[in-house]
Amino acid sequence: MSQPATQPNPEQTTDGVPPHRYTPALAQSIELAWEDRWEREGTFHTPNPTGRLSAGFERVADRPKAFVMDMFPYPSGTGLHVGHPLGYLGTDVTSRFLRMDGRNVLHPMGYDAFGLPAEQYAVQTGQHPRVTTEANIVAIAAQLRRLGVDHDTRRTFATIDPGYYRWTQWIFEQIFQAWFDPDAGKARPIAELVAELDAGTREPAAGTVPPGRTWPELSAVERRRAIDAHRLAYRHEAPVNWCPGLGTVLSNEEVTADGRSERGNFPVFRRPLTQWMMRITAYAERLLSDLDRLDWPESLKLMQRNWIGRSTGSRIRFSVGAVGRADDAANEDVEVFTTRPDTLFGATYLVLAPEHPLVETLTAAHWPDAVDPRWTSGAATPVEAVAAYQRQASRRSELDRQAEGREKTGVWLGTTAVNPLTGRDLPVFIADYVLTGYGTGAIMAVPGEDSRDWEFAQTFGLPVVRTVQPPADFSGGAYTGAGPMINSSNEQLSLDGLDKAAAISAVTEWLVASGHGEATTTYKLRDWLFSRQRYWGEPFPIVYDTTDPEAADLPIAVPESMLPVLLPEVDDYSPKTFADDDDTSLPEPPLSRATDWTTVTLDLGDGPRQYRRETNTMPNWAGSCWYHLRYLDPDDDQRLVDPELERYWLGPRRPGDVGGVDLYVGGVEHAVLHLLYARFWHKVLFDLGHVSSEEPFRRLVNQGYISAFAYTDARGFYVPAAEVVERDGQFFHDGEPVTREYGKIGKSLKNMVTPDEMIEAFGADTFRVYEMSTGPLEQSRPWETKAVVGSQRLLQRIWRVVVDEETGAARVADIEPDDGTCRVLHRTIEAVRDGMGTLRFNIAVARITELTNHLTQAYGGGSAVPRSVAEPLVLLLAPLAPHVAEEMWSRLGHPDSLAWAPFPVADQRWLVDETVEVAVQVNGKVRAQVSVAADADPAAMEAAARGDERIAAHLDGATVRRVVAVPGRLVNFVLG
RNA sequence: GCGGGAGUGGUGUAACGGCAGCCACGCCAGACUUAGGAUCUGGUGCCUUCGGGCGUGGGGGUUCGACUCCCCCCUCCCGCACCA
Repeated sequence: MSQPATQPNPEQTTDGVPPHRYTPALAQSIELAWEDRWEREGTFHTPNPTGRLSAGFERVADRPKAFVMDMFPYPSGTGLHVGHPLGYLGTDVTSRFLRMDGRNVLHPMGYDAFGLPAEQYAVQTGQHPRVTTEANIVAIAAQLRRLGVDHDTRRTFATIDPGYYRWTQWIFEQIFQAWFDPDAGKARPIAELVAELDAGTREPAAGTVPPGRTWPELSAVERRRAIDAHRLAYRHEAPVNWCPGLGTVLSNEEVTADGRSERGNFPVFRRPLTQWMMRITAYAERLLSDLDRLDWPESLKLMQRNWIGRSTGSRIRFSVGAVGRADDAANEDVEVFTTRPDTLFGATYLVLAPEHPLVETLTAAHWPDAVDPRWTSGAATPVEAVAAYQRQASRRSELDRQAEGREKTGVWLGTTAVNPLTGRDLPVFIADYVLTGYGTGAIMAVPGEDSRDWEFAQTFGLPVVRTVQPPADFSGGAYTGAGPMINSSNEQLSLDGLDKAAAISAVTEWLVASGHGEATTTYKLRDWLFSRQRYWGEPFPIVYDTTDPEAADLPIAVPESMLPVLLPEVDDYSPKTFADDDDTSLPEPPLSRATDWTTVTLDLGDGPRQYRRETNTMPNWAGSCWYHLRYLDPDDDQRLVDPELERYWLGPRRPGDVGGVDLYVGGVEHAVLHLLYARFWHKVLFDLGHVSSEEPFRRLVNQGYISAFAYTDARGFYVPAAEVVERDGQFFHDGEPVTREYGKIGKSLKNMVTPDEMIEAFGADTFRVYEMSTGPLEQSRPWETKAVVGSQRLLQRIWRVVVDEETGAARVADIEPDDGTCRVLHRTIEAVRDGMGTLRFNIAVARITELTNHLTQAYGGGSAVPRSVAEPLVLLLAPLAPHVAEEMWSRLGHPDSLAWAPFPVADQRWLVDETVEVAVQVNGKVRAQVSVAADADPAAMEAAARGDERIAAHLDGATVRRVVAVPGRLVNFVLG
């Protein structure tokens, strides 16, 4: 298999260019030939230890494994620009390096293909999303192949493949059929919960059974409802993010801070709707604490920590009595959450979220006499005031709330609570600055120490009691700083004089002893809204029994044998969307129109009956939650993943290790979306015994972005960036000055550069070397087409070192290199290894360049290069520029691909010099260089330094107070 | 507002606390050329009276020695943002 991969370029032999110069045309023919050969020979097929992909495993059985993975692409219709491949090339260089360095490397690729953009693109083009998506996948796969990436293409799949989403549905059912046992701190099968409830060894969780009832008293349907309320995947009515412009509900993670959809930038409204939820909050603590066990960027861990938002404090119960109510509601308790229980003496009113479930019960029938007009919003009764405020709050989008400058609004319920420490009556308000769903949805307001409460108290004329002594010069409103407690004592408890920590611990002790509260922890993280009103997603494997009116809303998982639930072919897959701001609209799943699909007759054990299918679909995050597992054997139709394969590729390496993918590279934009969801699913699968790893991604790296300059003319229109010229720091297009801006690459900015153009102009290897040479993988950087030629020149020089441009034959000889060359070579090997291991490919390229420049000087002209130098050079280059390296390796006489050749190892004896140049400083300033033996001791170094004329001149007549000599580094004379 | 990260030549970047600017783009000069967006060679931080002086956002500090460690400030980027 060692036939020459290419012919010389006949059209280039007449114009003075040597026939075998490494031109773009030659590069392209080399590249195409090697890509074909890699495919033909299955060079990058990775053997599994067992099963259908295990052929050839004996060859790698003694190698450590390495699983290197990219965040798989979303096949959009717009195609790749030069920024997209950066991460893919980073993993490719790494996986090629690791393979050569003796690992069994798994480097697969797949496609994340369900979801909104594909559906929107299909609606625009009038083609079925499957058609457009599959065409896009083919196009991206071809682009990746042309870059020369080493994916094991036998393992490629897309999330839209029925053979894949069957298992997405299967995992959904596992989550549906599980509950979180708070005692064990882990998920368990729901059947075990039922058994424990039946046996009386466990009580149902709070709020899962009707008030005042116990498990044995419940009817069969009531028990089903109670069980459903425990599930990790559950249907629930709650205020959710409804986006009329997209026609679907969205998760919190998909809504931006200003209350708009991340996709499409449409307004989002909070509406109470029944939707599917995933109980990710049960995993809040583990998702948080296990971050410490991951090798991830600290900034990304921090984003997840903030999103999970753990905060410790206390729950405090206030008893509430309605003023002027006929019935006695005095026994009602309102529970608040606070991180500052120490300020309880300063609580002067309570605030509930407008949606708080107790609002209706607590609202008084009448205003008392002499009510403050600011507290009523002009309504005749509290009931009217509350109803109007609730309506207003539900209509306002997050955007409106911000636009109003956070001015505090609210109304009084006509009710007061009692401060358990002061006995003082506290008016109870509702206000939208208190959020439902965080903490208990209710707060005690301490205007003296909380700026939001202070603002509200100013607006509503409420009293302020300071309980922390501000500094003497403090003149602001709320004082949130540290200081001794004041105004905080009664006959039972005195906090006065204590600091914050001591006061918290004292008051918490009192709360527990008096039954008014206890210490607790809350999280900002909310449960994951999991249903979408979209066509292009995984159908839920759920049906409802419509023949039983009492239980028609209770979900039933279809049996595993009936998976996958195929997405039906429909004529009209467009979503039902509404005017952006139509907050009265209601979601309508497109699948509900497929009536011959939604109604289905199934035998679920009690004879054939008619059922109605769930018509929501899953969010596109579902498919990306577990794809790392599918790469291990994408054709397995018997089980999620073979446990032996999972242990081999992902399992923990030692007790206490989290396991997971060894290197995962992708953009930071998924910090709290994909990366949080995938961790959650993986932990559920771990709890249920389906995987041995606790985390999906052991090491994560965020690659930087590639940006580019764009230029606008005097009218503000973009002009083609490629046609702009620079003169004396000014930019011109067609002779007219233009303005430069820096940012994204895109067609509309007229600065689009595609990999295809670069491959056409330079070849894929040049493109790869350029992208890798511009900085560490994590670093964002600008694209600069004119600088690509530097990488082209480097490859040309290396080619010229190894190959005779006239004959095309290798120009090496079996001669010994000189010592200097050996030292450069082995230092290069050391540095390139380091660069590859730390993803600083720019360092690897720079050191290879230095070696090349050395060889060009030492063996330029006609003299042959020592084979023992040329071969390592080619191998060092191979991960970066694999095609041309293969070609040179072949011309050096090696019949096999170098993909499996051993990566060079530096010989230590060439890393230490016999003599070294050390700097000689006087008072820290370098004044001379002297040559000393590498192992010279400080005394010898000092002697050598003193022997230098210039140093002697500096020391002449001065007092040397101290001499610092660092072996191998420098000598510093400190003068007095 | 809170939290995080980063500031080095014209540009991308490099430097275990030890010679600041490796490597490359660009630029300048030379060689070979009918020609060059080819190739090769040399130069290229700033100032300079050619001795040297000054330089890693600014100011302090630790150290024989600081791009690197500590403190304060400035600027830019990112994340979160009424989370009690």
